[in-house]
Amino acid sequence: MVVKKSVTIREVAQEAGVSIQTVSRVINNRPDVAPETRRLVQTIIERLGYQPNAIARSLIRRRSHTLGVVTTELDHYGPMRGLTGIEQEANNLGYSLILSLVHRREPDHGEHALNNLLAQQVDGIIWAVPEIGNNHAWLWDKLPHLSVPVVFVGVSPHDAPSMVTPSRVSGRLATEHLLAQGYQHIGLITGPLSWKAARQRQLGWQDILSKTTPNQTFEGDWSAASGERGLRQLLAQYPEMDAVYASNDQMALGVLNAAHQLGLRVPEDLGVVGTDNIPESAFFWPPLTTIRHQIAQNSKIAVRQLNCMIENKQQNQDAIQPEQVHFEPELIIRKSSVPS
Amino acid sequence: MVVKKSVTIREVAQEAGVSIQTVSRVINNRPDVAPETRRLVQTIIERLGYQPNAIARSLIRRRSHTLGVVTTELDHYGPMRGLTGIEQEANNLGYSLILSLVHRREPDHGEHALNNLLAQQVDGIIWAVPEIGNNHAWLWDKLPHLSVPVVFVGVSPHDAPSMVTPSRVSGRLATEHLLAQGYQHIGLITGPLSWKAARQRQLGWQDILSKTTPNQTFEGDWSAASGERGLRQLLAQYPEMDAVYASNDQMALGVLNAAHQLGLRVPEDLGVVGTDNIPESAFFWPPLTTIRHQIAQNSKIAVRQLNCMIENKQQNQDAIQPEQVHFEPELIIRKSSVPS
DNA sequence: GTGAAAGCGCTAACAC
DNA sequence: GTGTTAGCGCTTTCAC
Repeated sequence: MVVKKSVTIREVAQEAGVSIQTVSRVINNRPDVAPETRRLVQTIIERLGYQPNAIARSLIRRRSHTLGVVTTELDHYGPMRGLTGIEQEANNLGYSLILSLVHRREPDHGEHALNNLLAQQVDGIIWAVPEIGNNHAWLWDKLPHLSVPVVFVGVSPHDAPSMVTPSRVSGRLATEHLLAQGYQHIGLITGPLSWKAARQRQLGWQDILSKTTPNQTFEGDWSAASGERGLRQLLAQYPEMDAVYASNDQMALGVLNAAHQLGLRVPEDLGVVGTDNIPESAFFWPPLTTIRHQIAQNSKIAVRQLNCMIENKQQNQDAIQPEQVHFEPELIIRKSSVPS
Repeated sequence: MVVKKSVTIREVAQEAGVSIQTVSRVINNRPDVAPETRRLVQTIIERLGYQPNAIARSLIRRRSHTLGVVTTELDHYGPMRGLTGIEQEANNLGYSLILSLVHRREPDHGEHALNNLLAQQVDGIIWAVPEIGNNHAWLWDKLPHLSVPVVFVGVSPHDAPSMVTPSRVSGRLATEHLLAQGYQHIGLITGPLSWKAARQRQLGWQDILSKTTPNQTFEGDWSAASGERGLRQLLAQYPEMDAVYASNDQMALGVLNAAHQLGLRVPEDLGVVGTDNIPESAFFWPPLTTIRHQIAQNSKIAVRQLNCMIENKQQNQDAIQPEQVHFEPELIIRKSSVPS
């Protein structure tokens, strides 16, 4: 394979017998070019397969038309849907996406990722890293000094725009629903309690139940395997339990699986509600009642918001007031929580 | 919010009372700087929060340390795992990732994506778009003229490096296994037959069964809903069927669901094998026998390969011979295909 | 309408 | 060791 040099504006100009600027005007669709000249230049561009170097452009224009996205493990449904939504909307608005996945294992990878994005001169950043332990403390300090706008998804910053579906409300919805269906002893399988979202769902569950005791709760790790363990342990420590609310659909699946193994009928002997509404959940056996969070939608709106902030900044207008948008979670009722 | 100007190397130099060059040497860890000077400069850098502009660097170095990734809908398990693997390895090797998702709806979005990545001066491209219909024809034409190396994942180009797990082998594995378990009439639920992977799995299934007829096949769309429809229709048109091989785990889930509705016992009345080994499949009821494709692993190797090609090209060495690496799919046996 | 000159932020090549 | 000069590929004044 021969190493190809890519064509530059200079070569096009030379070939066309015009100046570099004229070519520049053509590729930027400026009006002040004679029609013939324009056509000539376009032909040459076509022939040489010339493409303007976006990097050189960014350098001089101070605008890269690039957004940074920071999120986590895509095998969680939320981040995956979020990324999909972000990509779509970014693409619509003409942005490229630079992707950083920060993994829970590596502690200050987030800071790394941020610096990297800044170095790449992104025009803005979508931050969608789940709040775990104190993993955002550094960011709240740094945020006011950043040179580019940031919009958060599923994270509640102190003073920055964010799109959030409040998990606490989800917890309430699920629990209310189970009570309404006649279940009386509602166990909870949480995500890792270091995750803020997991704690919020727990709070929502507590909000509805007048009093709760520790033996009604099992701390899972989002995996189906932990859901399975969770049901077994909850049944042992809280025998009167007749329903379970799981903090995600995978764990709910583990519960269904364990229930089958134990010969418990769902929903007759045990009501089950999950969270996330992964597409598979409608086909579990029985189909799973769950909570939808519309994350792709949130994320699209986040990108639009970010775009506004970028445009405003470009025109040196006053910055937009940080806005925290809350989305309503939605209960999706299926068989697993409806005893005929 | 004040619009912040980002700090440039010039300001650092001025502040430190040295030349721009010296600062450049410091940030690039060049040896030929006096220790004190270095320390001084580093202090200033720290204080001003200076970060080198990666864009300016790329421009002059002709190296962006950026890879382009083109893939599809992340709600398919394969692309999602692939992207995860790519991100990890790219990160390891010090690359940023520019992500493009091409959706089936928009026909020549792929070409768009490619041009965009080239404009962004990526150092190389990982191409992981499923082959659907003739959607790659244009690319095979264009490929030899590209200025950057491309490695394919799950795609078989005519003459370029690629990492593939041959779907035909998967089809064989699944079918052989079902026969070995004593099933005799094996139906097939395919993905959309415009997808090459779907056709390959079908071919593998045909390889094992000496003769097959159209009524043994149902063309699904990868969704669980289509798996459900598939089982119902297959039972109608092929009543003696006692096992189903589904081209992905979601459709297999739909089959399990339909089987429950119809009062068919799995695996006693009906054997079921899926494909992909999504994490949930181990917790379906019954747990699903399936085929693992190790896509994250393939993708990492693809990135390493791409990195080699980039390094080689940088040093003007001869290009590496295009290598097509094949990975063995692996049968994961669970309850759904093992009648006691 | 078109071109010449300057410069975005940085590095490479060469002086000293 | 350090500074000077040139220039990556492009856009932006400002002449003509």
